[in-house]
Amino acid sequence: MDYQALAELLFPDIRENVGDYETKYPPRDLPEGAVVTRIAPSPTGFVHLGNLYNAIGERLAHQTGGVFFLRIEDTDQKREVEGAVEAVIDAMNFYGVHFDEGATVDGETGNYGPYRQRQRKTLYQTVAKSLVQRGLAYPCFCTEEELAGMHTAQEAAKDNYGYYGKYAVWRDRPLSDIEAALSAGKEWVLRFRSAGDPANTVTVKDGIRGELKLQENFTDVVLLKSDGIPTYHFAHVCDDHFMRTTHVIRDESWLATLPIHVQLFDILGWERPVYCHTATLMKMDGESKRKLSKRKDPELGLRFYREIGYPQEATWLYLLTVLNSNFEEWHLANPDADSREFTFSLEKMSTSGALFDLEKLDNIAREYLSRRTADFVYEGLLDWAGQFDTALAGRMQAKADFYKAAINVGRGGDKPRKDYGSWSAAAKFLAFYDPETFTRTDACPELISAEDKTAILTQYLASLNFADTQEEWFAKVKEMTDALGYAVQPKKYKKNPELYKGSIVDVTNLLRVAVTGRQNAPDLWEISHVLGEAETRRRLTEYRDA
RNA sequence: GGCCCGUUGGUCAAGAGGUUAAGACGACGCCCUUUCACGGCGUAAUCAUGGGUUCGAUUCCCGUACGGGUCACCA
Repeated sequence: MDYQALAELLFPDIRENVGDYETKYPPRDLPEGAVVTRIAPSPTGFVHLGNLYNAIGERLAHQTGGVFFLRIEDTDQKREVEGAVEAVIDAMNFYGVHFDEGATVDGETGNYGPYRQRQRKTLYQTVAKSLVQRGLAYPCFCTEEELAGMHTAQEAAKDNYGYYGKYAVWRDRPLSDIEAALSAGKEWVLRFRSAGDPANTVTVKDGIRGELKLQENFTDVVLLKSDGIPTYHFAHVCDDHFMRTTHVIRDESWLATLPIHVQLFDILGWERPVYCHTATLMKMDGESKRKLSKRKDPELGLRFYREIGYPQEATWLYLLTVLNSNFEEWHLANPDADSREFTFSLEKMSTSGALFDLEKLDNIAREYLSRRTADFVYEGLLDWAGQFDTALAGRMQAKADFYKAAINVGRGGDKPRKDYGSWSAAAKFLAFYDPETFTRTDACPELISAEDKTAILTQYLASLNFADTQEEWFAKVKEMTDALGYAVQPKKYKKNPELYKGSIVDVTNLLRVAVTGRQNAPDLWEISHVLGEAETRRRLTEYRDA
């Protein structure tokens, strides 16, 4: 077979050679140990947790003086959605992930582009042509039906699936057959001529998992689809070679095709990158675990967290605790440090599928928000509300000081309150402060009779003095409690309930319900001061007279 | 079905031949307390399984089971 002739027949327009690209994309001049990595999403419009998960590469790159870039894998035109690139960039930007190079909304930056795969067609075809010239790739004219028939035949014969051996019908066809098919206008794909043997094992060192022993690839996989665009396998190998990627961080589902990739790297004489296969994110479905699914699980999408309003850093804190087993310990020791100060390491990454734990995320987020200043929380909430609750945003802007004061209740000190972990929860929690959104949700404590209710509120209103200190204020409450026949100490009431009508718990809960509309709320005196005397009195009176 | 990866309490997990098998979330209990939170103290709960190797295996090897992934001109 004249491979040279075949190559010209297949790629008459390709004039470049692989060496041209080697000089065009020289090895990067970076410090020893620098990590060059990327995220390479396909523009389907759905930005998910896995994208953010793999964006951990950004830390690795920047920790080592390396490069982090964005490549768009748009080889599947059918699945492409408009605006998807913007969505990815926007989401990454939101989470503070910045790219040194790669695709941008309206173009790209960097010297190793183009960073959109469809624009790299000539490069792929040049490499493909070189493979044909070496007898390592050949055209296959099989139709979809023929391939499907092959699959069923293999199923029946209990053979391995795939295009190989006797099933590889175009593998060794004479040039004349190919010429005939070509001139008949038949569509073709370019297949790799694999020299692999299923009995062989390849060893690959995984950055996360250590040494992997895998079955060698023995199938003639498709390199170029009939439209001349490469498959993932071929594009990945060409791109990560010429973009001089040192670390390929991706989901473990790629483990199955890893043998193809290393085989291609080896045969092309290119140095293999360090593969890092991350564990799949799982969730509990009834009794069993399963992979988080795009269709069934909204929590897979990044938008979910943005809508609920988990602060970016809190989301990272959670992700980092899942990703790096020693992060949690570090964070406990350095509660106020930015998570970026943590040195991330591949070796500490989990290898088993991690269950996604929303409860823990929420806990981490509460802890995080409880340690922020009122100003920070105000700004974060306002920012979120601007997008998801414009009415709230309007009120917050009109009454900034009021909202900041409300947010500040229970903040500071060694035991800050952890009332909410997300902006949506904060919005809900804070609603009772603002007269415009104030509603009563809890009822008067059961032990308080109607006449006592009136008596307590009347006396409380009479004694109320906003100049009082917290101690003075509470002393008055106690005095009133005692005078009305309620136990000042809850313990005494518990011991001898028959001696009292109730305890101070009931009295203060009544006051709480009157002022906040609920039995559970932060410190009543602080709240009263946020509300101001007029509003506090108005609510007390309203409740008494209701 | 083939191939591959994985398996420590309910969840996330530390552990690297000899440990009372960390810690966190959750649960429960107690304490603190004007409610709810917070905080403090404590309790329950784990090495999938069978064989090896070894004086000794959670740790190393093999098998089994279970879970997951993957077998496209999708990535």
